[in-house]
Formats: sequence, structure tokens, C-alpha cells
Amino acid sequence: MTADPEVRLRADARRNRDQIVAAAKAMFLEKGLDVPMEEIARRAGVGVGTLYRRFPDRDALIRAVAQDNFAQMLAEAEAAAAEEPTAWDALVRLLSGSRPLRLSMHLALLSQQAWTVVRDDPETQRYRDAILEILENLVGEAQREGVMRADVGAGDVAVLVSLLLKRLPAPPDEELQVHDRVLALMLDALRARPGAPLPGRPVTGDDLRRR
Amino acid sequence: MTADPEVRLRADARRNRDQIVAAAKAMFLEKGLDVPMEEIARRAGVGVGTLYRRFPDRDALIRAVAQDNFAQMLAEAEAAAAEEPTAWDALVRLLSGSRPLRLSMHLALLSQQAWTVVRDDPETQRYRDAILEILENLVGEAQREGVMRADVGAGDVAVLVSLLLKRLPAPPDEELQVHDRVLALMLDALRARPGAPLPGRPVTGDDLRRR
Amino acid sequence: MTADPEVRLRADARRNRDQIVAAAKAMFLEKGLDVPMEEIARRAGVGVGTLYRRFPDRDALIRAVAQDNFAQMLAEAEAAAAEEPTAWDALVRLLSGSRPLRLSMHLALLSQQAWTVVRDDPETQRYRDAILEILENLVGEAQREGVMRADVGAGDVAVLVSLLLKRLPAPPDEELQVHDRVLALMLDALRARPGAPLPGRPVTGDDLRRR
Amino acid sequence: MTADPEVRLRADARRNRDQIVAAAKAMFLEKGLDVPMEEIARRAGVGVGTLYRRFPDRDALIRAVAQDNFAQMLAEAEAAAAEEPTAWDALVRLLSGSRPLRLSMHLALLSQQAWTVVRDDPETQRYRDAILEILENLVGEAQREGVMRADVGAGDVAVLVSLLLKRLPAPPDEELQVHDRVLALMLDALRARPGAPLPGRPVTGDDLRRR
DNA sequence: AATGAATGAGGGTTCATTCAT
DNA sequence: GATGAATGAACCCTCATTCAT
Repeated sequence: MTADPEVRLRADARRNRDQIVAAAKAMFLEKGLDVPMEEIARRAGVGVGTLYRRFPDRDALIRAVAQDNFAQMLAEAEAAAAEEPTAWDALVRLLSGSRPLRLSMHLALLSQQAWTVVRDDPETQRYRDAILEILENLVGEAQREGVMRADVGAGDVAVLVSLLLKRLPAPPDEELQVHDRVLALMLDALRARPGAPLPGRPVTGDDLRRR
Repeated sequence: MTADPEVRLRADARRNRDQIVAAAKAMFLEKGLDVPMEEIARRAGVGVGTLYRRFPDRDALIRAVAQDNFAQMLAEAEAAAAEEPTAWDALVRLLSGSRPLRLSMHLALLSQQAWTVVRDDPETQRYRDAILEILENLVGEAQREGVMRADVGAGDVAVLVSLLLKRLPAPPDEELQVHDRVLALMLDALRARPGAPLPGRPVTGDDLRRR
Repeated sequence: MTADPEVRLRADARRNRDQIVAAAKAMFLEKGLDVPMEEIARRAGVGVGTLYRRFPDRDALIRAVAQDNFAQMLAEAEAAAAEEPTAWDALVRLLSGSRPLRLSMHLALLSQQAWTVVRDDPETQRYRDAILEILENLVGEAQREGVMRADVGAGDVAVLVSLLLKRLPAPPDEELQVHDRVLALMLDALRARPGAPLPGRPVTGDDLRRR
Repeated sequence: MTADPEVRLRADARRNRDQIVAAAKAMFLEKGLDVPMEEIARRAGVGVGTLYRRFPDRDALIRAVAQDNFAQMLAEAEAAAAEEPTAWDALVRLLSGSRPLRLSMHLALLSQQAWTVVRDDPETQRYRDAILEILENLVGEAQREGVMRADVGAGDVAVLVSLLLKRLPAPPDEELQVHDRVLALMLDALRARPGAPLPGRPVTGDDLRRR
């Protein structure tokens, strides 16, 4: 589920590594990408040195966390595609995004800083591509089923997903169901129905892969 | 256009202040909220001392930039309401957002850090409230005109606006018209048409004011 | 006497700068080139920040100290040339080197590390060239006077000087006059007298400049 | 060739030890005395743990390398005394010093740091004493033969040797024969010939032993 | 008032040394 | 015994902020 580390690590080293990534994920979310490395190490229950042995600098750690997040997202996409009765249902489930998933993806998408670090990471790219591939299949199928408008592509949907993932729910959100309402609006927008044609041409997965 | 400072400043002091805010706005966007104060000062053509005389700390500067942005947004909203033939047109114009406006608002909305600093600033709140008021009028009118679905409130629209503002366009975006396509989808979603009813109740401007 | 700093510094800044260089010179000698920057700063009576403002990194500080040393050496060479009755006397005085001068030059010559840092510094090169020029004149004159062997060049003498400067006198040296004896041996070697011819050709100042 | 370790080591342990000393000698020369222990271990093809088992800390390693160097120097001195036809020839050979020998001794002599570590090491002292003894014999014999000036002692010669060893030849040195020229000058100075008497009294081997 | 020098706390990173496997 | 993982002290350096000029 996590990025395959170069070499097979000793059992305890492996455990440390995972704890560090988990700690970093949590701290990045709580306090931003610039939490002191030492706090991350403390939370992971290791010394700074250990952290640095595994991740030579902050960017390496950010990449590791992003990989972990994308891996989770991919797993979720695969599960949705496999378990939901229709392509449309799978898309709905993906767009909804479980709260923990949204929280973790939030990190990878927010802040230009994180993004530029993650953008060129081949490992992350592989995950992204796999996710886009699933998305392409689902979109194509939903359109063939006639439930999704024909003038959108997997890229358009991905952009919507990423927009939704950027919304970090604020306290009163919960009762107001803000997230669910925005999601419903977007789903409404994606449904096959007479409406204003979209400008330009469908944005495909490849359009995004090329970035 | 800018927040009215307590006292009327001497012309040159005034000029200094504006240059600092402009420099900060630009640098925040280019390099993030944590650019060295000294770089901002240099870009503004003043010494750090002068910067600190005007803004006691970084947060004060962030607030000033946010106020400037919100003031611009308010002006745009007022212009849209006054100049567009229908409420719907005004809403479309607001949601579109000029590129410079989007860029500048981006700052205030992204990053939890900026937001917590700005959230409790009364000046910024006043701007936000004024903008919400205009939005409420426009939404109400558009619904009365029958072009906008009845189960959304000004708050829902504001959330959509803020989502759109969070998208910082990437290079290939331009030709793909990604932003325009997302916008068109959202407008489609807001149009009065038979569709799935939204969960919960309309989110009003007050809901957001209460945050 | 000290390297001309780029800009005219405020009086107190100037004083700080000089104190830093003096402190660094002393500490480098006492504890080696890798004394903590903080100790240097403390000894100079300033904060680390001040040190770093003036010298962006350790190498810059090493260069500054070397420049100071070379400047002192040049002054001594000029004085010797001007004050001594004959060229030979001036050379003797130069080769002798006052104890403080030897101590300070020691730094610039010892350790490959210091040398590679200093080697490419234009300021230091200028000093070195000026010193070599004086040496060339003295050597030429002493040879014309017939007191110095004809098969050596200023470069050979410079090498001998640098060798002697490398001898950091140890405690019992003083009474044993070790330094003076070695110096006397070398002077003996340089005297015009029938002896074995040297291998190769005279090493000139230019030979060393080319390094 | 190397200092006899307390216990006879097993063959492979022995090999490890030698590899470590060789690696340290090379790295010290290349990168200075403060190369990371881990790099030395890697170069020696062992883990850090193994290195530390053999040498409790860096100083112990420095001492081991110095011992190795001095042992080599002693062997060279013995060979010179035994193989050269006259004492003078043997002294010339010793002062010349093969390039590898000079390189390796360089380490022990340069940097006050290394010297203070090595100075008090009994093993190294034994080597030094043995070398001085040979030197004393050679000097005495050369003086009795009438080819060496009478007012120098083995200590004076040792000082000259150490000075020469401090010169780490730079690239253009080779063709300029700088080293050979300095050596020739020094030999000239040591030759029995009418010349200025040296200050003080001859520096003996004991004078240096007492340091 | 403006300037930019000085301060020093704080975070990044390295590496000697120890110790579990 | 050998290995290499873990630790944390120590040093480097930056920059927010203060203050003398």
C-alpha cells in the first residue's frame, strides 16, 4: 500500500519508517508543511537522526507522504470500481471521498510548494496515472450508459475531484453539510441532461498526465 | 481601495505604505507567505525598519494584504451588480473572476495559516459581510427571476466562488480552458432545472458570517 | 592595511568587522580553522548574526583573515626594502620574519583547506603578486651586488620563506634558537659561493604566480 | 610494519585492521583529518561497528596511521644506512624522501591537531627515537668523514627533514623541480665549507626527544 | 522618520558513538 | 564478531524583530 522502499529493511527499521511517514502526515496536516523535523521525529518516537537517515531532507519526506496518500487514493478508486454496481455509482463514491482520504489528499494538493515537490516524483506519477486510468474507464462507461454528459472527460472529473479535496471542512460545515451540497451540485452538473455546452473540448486524462 | 488606516498619513508615508502592501502581495504570491521581511522591504524600496514601523509584524502585513484583496473583490461585486443587466449575469461575472482578482484572492484563501490570521480581523470581516450582502441580493433576485435553482443560498454560491478561487491556473490550463469549463459546469449546476434536490438546507450568507 | 571592503561602512560596523577578523585570526591559530563560528563571534563581542552579515560563510572569513595577513606581510616587505641598507639585508629581514608575522602567516599556508580557499581569491593574489615583485627586485639586486648565488630566483626564495613560515615554534625552540639556526643554514645556502649547482632552472616569481 | 597490537589477531581480523588503517591513511590525505568515520569504514569495506571495535575513537585511528607512517620512515632510514656507501649518501637519501613517504609523513606533521594526538603516543615515540638514533650515527659519521659541517646536530637535520616533509608538492612543482632545488640548497648548507657559523649550539637528537 | 546594523532564538543537518540484531 | 540502525549533541545558518545612528 505504501511506496516500495528501495531495499528490504530490517523489521524494526521498517516499522520506524512507517511511523515517521504516519507522524509526518499527521503533523503536516495539523501545522503545515514546515513543522520542525524534530517534532515529527518526536511524534514518531525516533530521534531526528533516524528521520534523516531515512529521508535525506524535508522534500523526501513530503514525497513519501504524498506517495502514501496517492496509494490510498488508488486503492479507493480500485475498490470503488470493483464494488459499485454501476460506473456512475463508482464515480459518486470517488468524488465523495471518505473524510480520512480527503484529509490526507488535502496535503498533496494544497500549497504550490508541496505540489512542485511532488509533481516530478516518478513514483507519485505512477499512482496518478493509474488513478486517471480508472477514472477514464469509469467516465467512458458512465457516458455509454447514458447517465453522464458526453462533453466531459476524465480530466474534467479529476479537476473537480481535486477541487473538492481542497475543501478542508471547517467546524460548522458538518451540520450544514456544505461538502455534500457542493458535491451534489457537481454531480448534478455532470449528469446527462440538456444544458449549456461546455467551452473547449473534453479534458482527458492524458491532458493532465502531460503536466 | 485600501483599508482606511487610523490616521491620515502624510503623502509620502502613504506612498510607502502602498508600496509595501503591493510588494508583499506580489512576493506572497511568488514565494509563499514566509518570504523574508527584508525581501519584501527591498522590493518595496524601503528599509526593514520602515516596514516594521507600518506593520508591527508579519501577521499585520498579511491582514493588510487580505484587506486589500477583499476590498478589490467588493469593488468588483459592486460593479457587477451595478453594471450587469440581470442578477444572473452579475453572478456569472462574479464567479468568473478576472485573473488578477483570482490570483490575489488565492492568497487569502489558501493555507490555513493565512486564514487563521485573517479570519478574526474585523476589517476583513466587514468586507466579507458586504460582499455576502451583495451576493444575497443577487441570489435572491436571480431566484425570483426563475433562472437559479431555489434550493441554494448565497452561502452555497460563496463556497463555490471560494473553491474556484483556490484553483491557481497552471500553464497548460490556459489552452485547455480548464477554468472556464469548471465554471460552466458549476453554472449549469446552479441553473433552475429539474434535478436531484440538494441535501440539507440552503446555506445562507449568515451561515458563513457566523464562522 | 586591511582589504578594502566594498562599501564604506558605518563607523561602528567597521569596528565590528575588524574585531571579527582579529578574533578569527586568533581563534584559527589557537584551535584550528574549524572553530565554531559562535566562539569567534563571542570573542569578537558580537552575535553570530553580525558575523554572518559580514561574512556569508566560513570561507569568506578565512579569506578576510588571509588578506589581512598578506597585507601585513606586504607592509613588512616594503618596510624591509625601504629601510635596510642593502638588498641582502632586506632579504635576511624578510626571511627572518617577526614572530607575530610568522604566526599570522602560518594560518594562510598551513592546511590544504585554507589554501584552496585562499588560492583563488583575487584580493589575496594581488597582495601575493606585490610581495613577489619586491622579492624579485631584492633578489636581482643582491645578485648584482654579488652576495647572492646567481642560480636562484625570487620563486626559490619565496618557497624558502613559506617553508620557514610553516614552522610554528614550539616551547623549547626558543632557547635552542632552532628557527634562527635553520634560517642561518638557508641564508648560507643562498650566499654566493662555490658550491654544487642546483638542479633545473631558477624558479621565478612568475612561476609561482602561475599556480 | 605496523605497531604490534597487544594480542595476535586472527588472520581475517588482521586483514580488516590493515584495510582500515590503509583506508584512513588515504582518506586523511585526500579529505583531511575530519573525514566521517563512516566513509573510512566504507572505503575499508567494513561497517562502522567493526572500525570502532578496533579503534575506540578517531584519535586512536590517527595514532595508528601515524605509527604506520613512522614505521615506514624508520624502515627507510635503516635501509638508507645499510645500503648507501657513505653516511652522507644515506643522509641525502633520507632528506630526499620518496614521494609516497613524504605524502604519508605529511599527515603526521601537519596540523597541530594531529600532532598533539601523536606527540604523547609511546609507540610513535619509540619509532621517532629509533629514527633519531640512526640520524645521530649518520651525522656523526658524516662529520668525521669531513663532508658535513661540524656545527650541526642530528636535531638540526631532523628539523630540516620535517620542514621538507611539510611541503606537499603542487602540480607545477614537478616540472619546476622545486622540491629538488630546496633539497639541494639545504644540502649545500649542510656541507662542510667555510661559511658563517650558526647561532647557538648544535641541536641534538635528545633536544628533540625531550619535547 | 528612515535606515540598516545587531541580536539571538530556532530550525536544519551532520556525524561520532552506542547498541540491538 | 560484524553490521548498520538509532541517537542526540553540536554546529551551521537564517531571519524576525529591535534599536542605535
